[in-house]
Amino acid sequence: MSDFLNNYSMHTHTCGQLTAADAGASVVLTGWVNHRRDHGGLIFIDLRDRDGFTQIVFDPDDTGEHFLLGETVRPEWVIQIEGIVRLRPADTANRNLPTGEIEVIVKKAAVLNSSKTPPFLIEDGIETDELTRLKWRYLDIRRPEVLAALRLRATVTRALRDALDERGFIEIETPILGKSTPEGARDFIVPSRLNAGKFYALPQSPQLLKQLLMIGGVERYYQVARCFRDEDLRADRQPEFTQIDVEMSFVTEDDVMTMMEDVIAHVFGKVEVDHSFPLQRMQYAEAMERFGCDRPDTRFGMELHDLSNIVRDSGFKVFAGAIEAGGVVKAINCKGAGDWSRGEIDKLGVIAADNGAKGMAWIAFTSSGEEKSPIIKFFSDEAYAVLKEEMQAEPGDLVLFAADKPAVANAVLSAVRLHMAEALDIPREGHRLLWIVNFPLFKYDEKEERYAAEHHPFTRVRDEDLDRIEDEPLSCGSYSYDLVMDGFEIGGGTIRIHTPELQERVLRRIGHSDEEIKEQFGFLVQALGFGAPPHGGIALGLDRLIMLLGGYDSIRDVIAFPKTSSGSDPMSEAPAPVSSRQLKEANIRLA
RNA sequence: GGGGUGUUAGCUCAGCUGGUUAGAGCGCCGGCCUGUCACGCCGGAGGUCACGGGUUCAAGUCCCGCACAUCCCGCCA
Repeated sequence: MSDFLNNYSMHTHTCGQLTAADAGASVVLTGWVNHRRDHGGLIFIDLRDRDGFTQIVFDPDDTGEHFLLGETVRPEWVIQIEGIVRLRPADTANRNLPTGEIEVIVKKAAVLNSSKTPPFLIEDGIETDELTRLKWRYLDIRRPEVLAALRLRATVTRALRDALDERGFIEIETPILGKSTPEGARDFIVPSRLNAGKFYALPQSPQLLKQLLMIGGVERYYQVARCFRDEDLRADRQPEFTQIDVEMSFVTEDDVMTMMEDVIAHVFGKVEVDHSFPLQRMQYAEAMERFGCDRPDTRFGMELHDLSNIVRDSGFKVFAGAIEAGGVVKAINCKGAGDWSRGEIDKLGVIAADNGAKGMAWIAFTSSGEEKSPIIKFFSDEAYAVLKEEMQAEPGDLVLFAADKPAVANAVLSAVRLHMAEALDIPREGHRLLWIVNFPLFKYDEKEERYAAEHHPFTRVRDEDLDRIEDEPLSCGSYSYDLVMDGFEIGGGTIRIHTPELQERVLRRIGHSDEEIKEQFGFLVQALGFGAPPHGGIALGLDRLIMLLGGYDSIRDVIAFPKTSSGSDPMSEAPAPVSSRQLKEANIRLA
């Protein structure tokens, strides 16, 4: 049958193309048999390709000897048909289908390939377990909604490239085989056959290399960079993921944020998402105070209130004790939960426990005007009145308290806030982006009993805090900015250190000896000494961005071949053992 | 590393306080059907109840372990 086809395509049209205007045309279509409706004397098939569906009709009067093929084919068989486009009879048009006004009456048909019965239906809206879908991912991808996710990804990536190209950025590839560094996440390592006992590391990000590109005078760089981190997985974390990695020279943090907003605006235009620019910029400290986390979902309120001063002198020992120990008492007002049962409220304690707290106090203001709580009795009338005023509590509200170290209280209420927004079905339509700026430069790692970089150790300290690096590290701010969208961190960046002296000071402050600095970061420190320009940049988490734009629950939905939570691929069964010969060549002996 | 939830037919699930031959819908196979589009009607096949132990006269059901999946904490500069 292929004899009537040209060299470039086995069809004249796609399955999403034909309209009433094509009526009467002779066409050739290829695709997969989607649904087949056999009426005995008349067979309808929805033919599917990447572009859509077209109904083709096998009619013994018109189709002749090829009618037999219509009876033979089954779902997912690959066929090619030649036929005539015609308007469907009156009242049989399918308005749910772009091609629903027409059908193709089959004149000739050929089977290009048969198919086994697929393990799940190839159609949108299935509820098949993800493991099964991943095991047969190539069948899953045939489903229009899965392909649509990959298409969205391509559109967004294209738009990002276009926007950055237009602004003079140069796309440069950096190596996948690199050097392991002591800071940050666990590295994936690759043995070097040519260098027995030595290992490459896969990049967690091209951080140092893009800084070296700035020192190399590139000034504006970007890369669609695959990054690797050997850490435990989450719905929004995969062992390999993609960042839009950007770096610029001769810029302030304001320059980077403004440039990035232009780029994002361009992307949103391409995917028809509304958002106002410029974006809100919120201090890190304010985000922690009001939302308890550094990536707040600002599409709804339910903000945290610090009640420490109000409840400090109450008779409630849990509150007073927490404050005495240097902690805080904070609360959120969950409007609409005031009539929750005690059992329902108690279940929220699990969230508190998950985040390191011992429990969660509450006051329920029922819609009938009652005020139920195990703790009201501890407050003076005056303090209680002030508390109600601060929380603006009214009938129908549920006020939840966390009394603990600031970090724990924030973590608990931040998690509860998101949980309650979900449970109370609080509207969170659309998208909301904002910058969180001025992160602390350092944090204290209690487990390792040392200071560590909050962002990464190449972040520049704010000029006004330069003198406090050694003595008061926790009070040092940084030139840093995270891009937050709907409660997810979709990007983060900093202005970098561009002098060797400051870089050494910071590395020493987080506990590296001069020897380690020379060994691990020597090439960077040396390079900074050769006229490194002031520079900074940002990395966008492409997977998360697309997940949010497409409304998906997991980045697995926007990755063609994702890994399961144990880091394995159910289809190829990677990772897998290798032969003893491969091990020997790589100079690896298993324990 | 820790916690929650789940695992029964190809898929999605039901299966009660343990009790005869483990069910349903969809899919699949066969038959009928000339205007369907989740076509319809009739019939049929299809099960190591994830896996390994234990309790019991008797285990899909109870207990212990384990594997896998998923969500969360830790971790992820």
